[in-house]
Amino acid sequence: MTDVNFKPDQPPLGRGADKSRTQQPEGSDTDGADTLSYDLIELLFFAYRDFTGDPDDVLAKYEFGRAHHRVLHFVDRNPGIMVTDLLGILRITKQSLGRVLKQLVDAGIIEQREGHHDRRQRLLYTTERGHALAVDLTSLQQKRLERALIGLPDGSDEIIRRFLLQMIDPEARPQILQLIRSLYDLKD
Amino acid sequence: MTDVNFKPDQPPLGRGADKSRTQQPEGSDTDGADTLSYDLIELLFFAYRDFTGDPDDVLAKYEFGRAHHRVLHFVDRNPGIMVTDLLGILRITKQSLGRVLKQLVDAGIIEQREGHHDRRQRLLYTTERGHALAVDLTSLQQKRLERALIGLPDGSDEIIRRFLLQMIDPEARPQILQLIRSLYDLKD
DNA sequence: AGAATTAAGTCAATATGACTGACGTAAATT
DNA sequence: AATTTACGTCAGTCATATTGACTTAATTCT
Repeated sequence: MTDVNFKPDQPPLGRGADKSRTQQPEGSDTDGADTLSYDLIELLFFAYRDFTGDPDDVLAKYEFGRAHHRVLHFVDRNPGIMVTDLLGILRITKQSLGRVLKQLVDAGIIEQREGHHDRRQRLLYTTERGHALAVDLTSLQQKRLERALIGLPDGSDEIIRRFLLQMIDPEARPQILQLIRSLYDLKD
Repeated sequence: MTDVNFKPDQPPLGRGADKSRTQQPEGSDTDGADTLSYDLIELLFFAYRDFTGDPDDVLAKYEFGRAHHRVLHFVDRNPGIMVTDLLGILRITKQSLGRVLKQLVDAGIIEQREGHHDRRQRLLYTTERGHALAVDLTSLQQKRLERALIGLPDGSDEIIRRFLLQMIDPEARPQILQLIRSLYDLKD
């Protein structure tokens, strides 16, 4: 255990930190709305890290990474999605998707079928195995979300949903609402 | 514009998707608590992506990436932090940090000073430039957070803060609460 | 005082996920 | 018939991360 990396029982941080210029980097106001969202930045960072950490462990067994997870997730949620649309969702390039997708197809996780009307299309579906894996990963994340909602007042999930939606670039929201489907009533 | 990548005004997704096995991947319950957190997964994905997107654009001008941002952020928030503690926060290896840190030091963004009591330590501080950059990036993210809180009922930020904290692995929470300082009252 | 531990840095090799830009092919649309 | 679209592919590059081993200096433990 020479190389330190994961230290759960670590002593408190910043013990020796001096206080020359600390705490209020953004101005001289006395702890107003700015400090408010300051810690949200960090909470979001840590929360998201742990949120993606759960699936990562499972994926490692398959020698897949986070990129595979994202593709698998959106294909499983949108069976028959076109490659082009998937690119639009993920905002990556064709080449990046290409490699990941090929690996998933080779591993029997995702299946490509020719479009019914348009034979250029390679519509994407999860196989049974792929679907099972997707469910696995999703339920890990769901469990974490459910745990996180425990003890919060009624209606908190609605607030959180609206918050997250409003975090998204306004131009992208319509697409995402459409993608998520079950959220139409959130449109304001 | 042959290669598609960033498509803000794109037509709706999943037009041609068929409905063979869709919507309810995780079981046969009639739209209960599972579907509830299902869309949270996706909202979190998109929200976090846009959240990190703002600083990315600024960092690109400096030829820095997200890794630099994370280091800069936590050094700025914890002046005089030790390398070891920073590794613990970021959960990356010494080697990964090393390169990024060196670039930041070379660019005059971060400064290393010898520990007062322990001369092995290289305590980390932002320079004036570095601090300015950190503030710049932070305020972008703050603005997004503030926009996201608009229109939500009173006390929503408290709910969101508690939600995010509970998303974090329980073992990691004490450290993070300590790190974030202004959140002690959130401890339940 | 000597041994063990800690803080930090470094070397080498490797993997993943992303990028740009150009090109090809088949099918559909105009 | 020409153009556009959907998809795939080649070649090269970059950023961020990894593992494992090793060194140096300083501190702490026995």
